[in-house]
Amino acid sequence: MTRPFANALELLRAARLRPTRQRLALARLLFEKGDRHVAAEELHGEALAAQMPVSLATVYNTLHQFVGAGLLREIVINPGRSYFDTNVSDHHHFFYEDDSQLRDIPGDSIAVSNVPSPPEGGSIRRVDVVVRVEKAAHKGR
Amino acid sequence: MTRPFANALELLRAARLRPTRQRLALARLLFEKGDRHVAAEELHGEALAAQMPVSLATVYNTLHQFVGAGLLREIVINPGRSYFDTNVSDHHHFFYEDDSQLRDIPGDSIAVSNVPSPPEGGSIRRVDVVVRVEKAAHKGR
DNA sequence: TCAATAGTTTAGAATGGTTTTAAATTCTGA
DNA sequence: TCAGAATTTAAAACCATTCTAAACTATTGA
Ligand SMILES: [Mn+2]
Ligand SMILES: [Mn+2]
Ligand SMILES: [Zn+2]
Ligand SMILES: [Zn+2]
Repeated sequence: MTRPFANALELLRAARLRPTRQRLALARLLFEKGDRHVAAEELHGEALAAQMPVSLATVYNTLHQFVGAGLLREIVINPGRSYFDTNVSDHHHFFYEDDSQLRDIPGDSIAVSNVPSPPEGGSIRRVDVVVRVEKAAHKGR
Repeated sequence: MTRPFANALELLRAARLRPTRQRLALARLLFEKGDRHVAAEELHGEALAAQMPVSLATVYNTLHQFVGAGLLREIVINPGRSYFDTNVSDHHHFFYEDDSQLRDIPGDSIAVSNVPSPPEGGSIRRVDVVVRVEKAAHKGR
């Protein structure tokens, strides 16, 4: 009934990553405030602001290690910047083009049907749906 | 009954772009061999190979102009590289992770249902479905 | 036909998120 | 406590893409 990884230390143990000061700090920032879609430089900024100095290289290393461990999911929508999603359950996204924000679409509200099976010898690893949203229909001219 | 833009010149006229040597060459490479998903540097390579020298800057300019004119669609799947799709009809994609190739999924075979309407004042511009395919299920251990 | 003008192309430099490097530091188990 | 392995880091490298500004070209109306 409790959240899967109540504390950062337990989470790192499960991922078989040494609980260093830096990884603990990043894990807390990532997982202690609900679902997030965060870019590397954004997280780096948060760490510095929280008086937890971490190099940008370590932020990238850690994010990729977390993805490898299944703790994060990497999402690419625009060229030149990746988002890291703390929600690794099956779900899809709204993408707000005006401010480049991602928002979850609950997994059970949306459904993709009749996906053809991929040609010969391929297997489906994942289906990603991105609903691109623009701020508002333009009124008048 | 003929294809929408039988020749490159007509296509550029419809897009209100001057029919320069470079744009004609790129339009031919893009549209005279069926549906394609091509990256900028790839197209640049093809132009050089076909003895139609064009600078890389012009390739980028032209691709973006074609997107603006609705002749191409830009697709972002992996960080660091955009694909340009000559199929601008409503359709979705297989993405083969092993060789980073895109393949069309015919538009009517797949369906996305129950897309919630976006919160307050947003309108849906497009829904993109990407089915990520890995080469094969691993046999044995 | 021929400027004048607006649009286009280009080489090269700049950009910027990400990755790499290699040296210093820290963690772990014995 | 110590050696070996893993980690962190500043700085440089990477690389697709964008920008710059100067040269070139297409268009048009005299
Ligand atoms: Mn990555
Ligand atoms: Mn673009
Ligand atoms: Zn999400
Ligand atoms: Zn396509």
